[in-house]
Amino acid sequence: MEMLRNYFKGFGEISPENMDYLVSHCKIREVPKGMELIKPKQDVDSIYFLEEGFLHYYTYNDFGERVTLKVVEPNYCWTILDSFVNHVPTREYCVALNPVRLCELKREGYLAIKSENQELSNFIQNITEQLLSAKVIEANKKSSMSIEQRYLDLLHNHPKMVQEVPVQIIASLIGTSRETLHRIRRKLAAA
Amino acid sequence: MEMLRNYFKGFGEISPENMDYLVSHCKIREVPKGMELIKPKQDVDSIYFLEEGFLHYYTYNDFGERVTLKVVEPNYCWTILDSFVNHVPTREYCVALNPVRLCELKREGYLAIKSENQELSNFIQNITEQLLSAKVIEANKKSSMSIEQRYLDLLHNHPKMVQEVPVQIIASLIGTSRETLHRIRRKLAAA
DNA sequence: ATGTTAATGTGTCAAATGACACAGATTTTT
DNA sequence: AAAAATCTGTGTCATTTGACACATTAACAT
Repeated sequence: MEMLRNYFKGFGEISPENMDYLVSHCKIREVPKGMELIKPKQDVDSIYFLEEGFLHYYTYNDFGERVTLKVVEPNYCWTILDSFVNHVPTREYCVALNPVRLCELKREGYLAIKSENQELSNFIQNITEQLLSAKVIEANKKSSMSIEQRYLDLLHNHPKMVQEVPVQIIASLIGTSRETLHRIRRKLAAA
Repeated sequence: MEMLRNYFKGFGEISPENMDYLVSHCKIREVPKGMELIKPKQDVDSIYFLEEGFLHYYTYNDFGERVTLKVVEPNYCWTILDSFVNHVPTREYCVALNPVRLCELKREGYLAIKSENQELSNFIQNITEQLLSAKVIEANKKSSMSIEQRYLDLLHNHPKMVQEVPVQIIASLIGTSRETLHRIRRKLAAA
């Protein structure tokens, strides 16, 4: 759980006791390749922190095409927040692309942490604020970049993801077809 | 400020005293058409709640094209969170598309509210969580919809915005050129 | 190991899109 | 009221993209 502790430390100061309390509610879990961690109609009642492997988070659009919403990578905290917070069933999928090791924080644990004491409550608030800010930045970035730029960005900031995740999933993630991504790669290789 | 009170009520129960405390930190402000509420290099130190008019939030991409990141509409709470939370200068613009009336909450007010008492602190945490959830849903929705679907969605859920905001801005908002948006409108009109 | 399924590379072609160009309408400024 | 600037509608054309088809390779299951 060292990775998780470091992740938390990135959000600010916190006492050793509170850090221990935080981590004590998280449980390591292994997810074999191909397993559906989440599927439609399910009520998501955990937050996940990835330590190893990649998760494919996707849905189907009105045309029946599979759309990748996110590829979750190590050192990233993720859940289907709408389902988690509002107790509603999800309509999306999350599948392990390879053997995954993650830390799971159940809703009860999350609520316990929030109400344990002031420092922890503030800490959680701080994390939520930072995640919101990061999400907005990510969305804005996506809006203002071309497909090719998004690919170069992935290549630069998430090289391991580009290596290990199937091309079609990367293509969908950046908003194009696998053929177009292939043309981009061919062009870049030529240069 | 009735509109703001109702907006807050949508996020859950809160005592009348705390509601008054919340609202007491917000100040009505008028922004004339064309005025830059925010420009690059500025440190954003307020959260805005729109009561009337539309704000154009945009940036320029690497190709020098103006990209609309959001059109802020009445009954919506907005700021450049990264700048607000992390005290960093922004590189984006926000301009009033017509005469705007908004409520402004300064950073000091926001911090005072968060630390005033437990109910208010929880209330703010709740709002942040909901906004994060909504932002993720919005981004996912955008990912899985075609340009035409995004336009129909705007037309259905924000008809006033489509009427009052220049076509080129709407086009940029849904991720296309004004010509393509025009083709879509022509096609829809024919049907 | 071997058949089966899934993923990838690549070509062709039709459709969609963006880049320009320009006229008419609307809004703003002087 | 006139002039200037901005926005809108529309056509042409080159480019990009997606849809399809199919051969090749890799991964998986029996």
